[in-house]
Amino acid sequence: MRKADIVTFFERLRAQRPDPRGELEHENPYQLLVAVVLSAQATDAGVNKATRPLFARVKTPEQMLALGLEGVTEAIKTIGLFRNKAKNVIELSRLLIERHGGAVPGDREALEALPGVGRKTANVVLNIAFGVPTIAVDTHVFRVSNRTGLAPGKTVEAVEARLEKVVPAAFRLHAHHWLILHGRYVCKARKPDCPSCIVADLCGSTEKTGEKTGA
DNA sequence: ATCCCGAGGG
DNA sequence: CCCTCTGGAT
Repeated sequence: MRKADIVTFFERLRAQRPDPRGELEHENPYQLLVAVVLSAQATDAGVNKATRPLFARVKTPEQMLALGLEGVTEAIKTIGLFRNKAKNVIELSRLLIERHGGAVPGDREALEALPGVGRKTANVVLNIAFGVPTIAVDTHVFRVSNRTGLAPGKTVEAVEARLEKVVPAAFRLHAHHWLILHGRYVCKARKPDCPSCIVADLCGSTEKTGEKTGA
């Protein structure tokens, strides 16, 4: 995608959502971290359904440890990969207390040293909780970046590096949310809603007999 | 490359 | 039924 089109692309998404936010419910950075860990290969709606009652009681790592592995497992049983995630949440909580006084660290190295936290999760926490202009590449961002031609790449690492290059600084802080929300509601994996897409004229898959119409 | 793994949509 | 969902660890 050309530079001028990239600017137009984000200007339109910004006009549509001036202050985009993630949809994972949380009251503090710790709950955010847990919610993002739980969101791996799961929908936000599904995560929220489980964390709503959980977070009503648990707001700190100490309270999570008090609940215990059994309690956490039971609480998140409706989310995919729940056994691994429950273990990670308990161990991650223990490490936050041991290494960071119970607080969520604001640097990538410390975040990625926690179980269940990889580059994508660290980028989301850094962006939302600490205002760092990271662009986390999840399934939506990866798909939208490739399909539109905004930042093509075969791996999430390649796409993230490409986004860092092509996304103007003015859009970087919110680029992640604009892309993910666009991907979730319009540029969907199965049946992209191109007729209602406000950047369809800039999209690489629209003009070339792409995956839009299939024609 | 493979495993983990439930809910929702089509 | 199959695919997708804000991936990470082995």
